[in-house]
Amino acid sequence: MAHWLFKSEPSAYSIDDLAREGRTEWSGVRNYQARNLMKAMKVGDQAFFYHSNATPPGIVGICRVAAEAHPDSTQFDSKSPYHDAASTPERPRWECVDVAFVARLPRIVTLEELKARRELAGMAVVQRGSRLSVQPVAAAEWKHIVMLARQGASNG
DNA sequence: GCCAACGTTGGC
DNA sequence: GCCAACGTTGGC
Repeated sequence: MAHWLFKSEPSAYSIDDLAREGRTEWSGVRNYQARNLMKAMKVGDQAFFYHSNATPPGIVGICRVAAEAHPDSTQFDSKSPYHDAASTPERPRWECVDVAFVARLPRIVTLEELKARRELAGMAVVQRGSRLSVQPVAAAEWKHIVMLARQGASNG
């Protein structure tokens, strides 16, 4: 089972929003690399929920893929900020998965902590300048972060 | 609010 | 196909 990370600005859509709604279409992604990663997701895959542009930025929860990639409904909506005039229902350009809430982490694991961990140095989210909003997470990275969240803040 | 890094667009 | 200009992301 693969693991992933979804970024969201909490002012736009937070872990609390997902907890309340239970499930949502991860619409609005307009980056080909992120789209391709979503197309590779399988139902049941688990993902971290990351708050970007937050104070502090970091991983706050876990969600799971509830539906495989399907055309992103917002691309056809002329009133949506994510409308794409070049996309048609016959030839949709953008796809997205549905995600469901699983849990909040016991505590936020901040970007600062992620950066401080040698074991996590390969993660896209800690790369300077990485703007990819959907990212793969290696199994070892997943375990490490879950452990960090459980054991509390650490300087090691 | 600033600005570096990045992806996309479009002129040529 | 190149690359400058532009818009966006996201940490700080």
